[in-house]
Amino acid sequence: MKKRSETQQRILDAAINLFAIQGYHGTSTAQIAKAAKVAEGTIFKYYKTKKELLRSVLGYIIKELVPTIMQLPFEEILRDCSLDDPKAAIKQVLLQKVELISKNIYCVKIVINEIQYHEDLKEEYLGQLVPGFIKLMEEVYRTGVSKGVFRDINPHTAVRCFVGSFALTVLDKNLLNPQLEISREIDAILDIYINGVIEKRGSNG
Amino acid sequence: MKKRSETQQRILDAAINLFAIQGYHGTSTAQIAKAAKVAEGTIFKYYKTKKELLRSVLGYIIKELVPTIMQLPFEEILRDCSLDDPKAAIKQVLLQKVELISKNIYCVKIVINEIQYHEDLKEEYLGQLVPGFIKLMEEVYRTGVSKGVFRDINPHTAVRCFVGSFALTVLDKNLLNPQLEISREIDAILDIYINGVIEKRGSNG
Amino acid sequence: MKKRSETQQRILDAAINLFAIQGYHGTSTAQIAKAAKVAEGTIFKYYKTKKELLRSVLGYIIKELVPTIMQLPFEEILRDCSLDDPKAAIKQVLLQKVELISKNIYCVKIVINEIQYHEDLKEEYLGQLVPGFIKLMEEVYRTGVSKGVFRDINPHTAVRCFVGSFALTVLDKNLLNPQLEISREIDAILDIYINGVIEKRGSNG
Amino acid sequence: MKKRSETQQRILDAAINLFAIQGYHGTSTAQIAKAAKVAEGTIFKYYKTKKELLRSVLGYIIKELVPTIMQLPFEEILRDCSLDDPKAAIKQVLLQKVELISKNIYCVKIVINEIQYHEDLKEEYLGQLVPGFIKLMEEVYRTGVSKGVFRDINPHTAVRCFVGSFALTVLDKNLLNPQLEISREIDAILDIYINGVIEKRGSNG
DNA sequence: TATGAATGAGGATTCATTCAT
DNA sequence: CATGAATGAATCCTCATTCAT
Repeated sequence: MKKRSETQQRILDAAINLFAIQGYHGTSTAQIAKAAKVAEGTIFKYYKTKKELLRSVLGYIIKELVPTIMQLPFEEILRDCSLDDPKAAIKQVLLQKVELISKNIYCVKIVINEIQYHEDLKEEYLGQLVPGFIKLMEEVYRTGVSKGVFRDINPHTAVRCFVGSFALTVLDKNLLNPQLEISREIDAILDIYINGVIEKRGSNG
Repeated sequence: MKKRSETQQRILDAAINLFAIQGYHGTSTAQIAKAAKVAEGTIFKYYKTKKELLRSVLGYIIKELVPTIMQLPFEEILRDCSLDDPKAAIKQVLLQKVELISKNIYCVKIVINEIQYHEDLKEEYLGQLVPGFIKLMEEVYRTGVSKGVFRDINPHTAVRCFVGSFALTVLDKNLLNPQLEISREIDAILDIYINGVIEKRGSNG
Repeated sequence: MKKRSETQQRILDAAINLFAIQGYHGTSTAQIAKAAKVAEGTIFKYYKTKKELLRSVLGYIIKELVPTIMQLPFEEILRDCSLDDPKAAIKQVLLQKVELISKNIYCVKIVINEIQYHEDLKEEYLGQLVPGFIKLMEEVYRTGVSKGVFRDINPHTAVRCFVGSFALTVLDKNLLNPQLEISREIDAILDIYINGVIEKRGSNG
Repeated sequence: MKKRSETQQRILDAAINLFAIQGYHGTSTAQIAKAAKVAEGTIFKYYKTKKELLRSVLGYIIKELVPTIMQLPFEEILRDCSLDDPKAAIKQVLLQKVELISKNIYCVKIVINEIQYHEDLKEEYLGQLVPGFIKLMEEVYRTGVSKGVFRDINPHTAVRCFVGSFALTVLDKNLLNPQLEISREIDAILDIYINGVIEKRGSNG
């Protein structure tokens, strides 16, 4: 675990900011150097090529951020799923994730926008992570099913369904409607996800 | 209504393919020329600058494609919402949309990936379309509510929730799991959206 | 003497206007075509290359204009030089020349500006004309000397001296001070040229 | 007062030479790079565009050269104008100017040839200089008049008359007849300017 | 004869990368 | 270690010229 020098970190931060706003191809190394307050040559002392700088940015994000976002306290949820109302626990987790994503929205943008143009990086950095995350979520759902809490729906579909709702909510807040009150929104999408939108005469809460 | 010459259409098609795969900045005009089987100079006879070519690509997509995707037969849905089970009608609409999106997945990629780096194009091309689409969907939901079919949830949230599930499903099929049977998936996400995932003793649709 | 078609003449006129204002290198054949209201290809039916068009422009100017400017009625001046005061005759000639130059100031600009960058054209078109003109003028001066009217100064110097004063006067009027009253100016420069600027006690006015 | 690096100076010199010989539009940045023995990209490190290089060339010429040419020791002439024969002093000044112009004939060509195609540069660089120079010369003449040395002729005309003769003499030597002995020519044109060409019985200077 | 779509060589400009200091 | 001047390949774009109609 080689330490990043302060200079190196400045370069990385500058690259993240600029890649997020202008895209990788739309950002010149000169701009990065200026933003990082180093000479152009200095960048290439640490990163042999611009592409390797992107690689490092993605590696940095994916090694330090994605695990934090994805793996947090799922064990605890699994435990809490035994409760009649698992919503409170799940909400807590989601709120943490929203905060993490919002704080690192630039990193999220980079991963989403750049990884698709770089097959090599896609394999290198997302090869296991995404499938792993999906597996984990499916496992959570399966547990809920086996405990009689969730209906017996294809876990892949069920998970994707919720992740879609959640992801679009986060994007909505971060890109279009910053005034959204995320806590209330999470309550709502959990409610919809769990109970559905149909009006029923009688049961439910 | 000026007709596009065959040459111009070839250039447009080549640009769409390459922009989708490599991104705007990652694609050179030389590549486009080669793919379109024209001389590089020919591109600039029709499009003064590369940026204007992007503008035209987006204009082409958004004027010819997005309305088709977004406006289809919502009136019919509104009518059919009076039925106890509106699922069949909605499913039909969604299937059409999936097909349209799948056929034009390149165009969708371009809109999503490029428009964020070009503030001018964002305003020019998406200014009314997206808000208009959202308004329309919310209206559909509101109608469902007023007819006593849907629960009284904030329409913006309710719509976003479903659109998120649907969008991620389409991405899943188009980018990760092409073997997904979309008809079955739509049944499933509609079921979840309408009835929720919770296991209930007694009723269920 | 092949006749120029009306189309050809329009091209020539457009080229003269544009070359004068923007220079040869600063003018594109597309601009010329547009100004002449012909298709781009049409230009090349008449002139194999753009350079040949310049050649034709210069040829047109020099064959039709320069002789008119330079050769007019020098014989008459030679005759009139026998008069005690040759100023009236000379002034008449100069006024005609000023008018010719003013009317064709664009042509004059082209000759001055372009011929220096094209050694071949310089030889082709100015090879004999300018020396011939100088010879002629010197002859006029020499005649004046032999008749005892002019002082015995090197004719080359004497001629150049007057041509310089005259030329700068024409430029002054055409480029900087259009309000100059040319008739009065010619009187003045002839007076200076003939009598000098020095204040003398006694003779002359 | 930022110093020009040696590289920058080489670029400037190369540009001056080539612009003078081939004109601005007739010179490619590749040619300039080759002549300056730098890479083409280097030019654009110092000058953002080719046009800005021209601007710098003109600025360099006009700030460093034109004042030297125009302002030299007019005060002394004004003083010496009190002499009966101011010719010696004036001649000295003119000789200096001829030398300056001859040494920098390329710069003079550029100013004359390029400034007419660039309205912005015209205003920027010649706005005050030329009118200022003219004013100054007229003042000199006026002084001569008030001292009873020169005849009372419109100073603008009188000055332009001499400048025309002088300028054409310099052009003659530099462009057509390099063998001209400039000292003798200046004597001659001063003589003509002061005394006129007419043959008089009696006096003469 | 006249057109104007198409060409492609050449021009201006950018930018990742190198290297002497 | 850090710099920033210098590089030159690659890019966007222009324009004289050709040719099928």
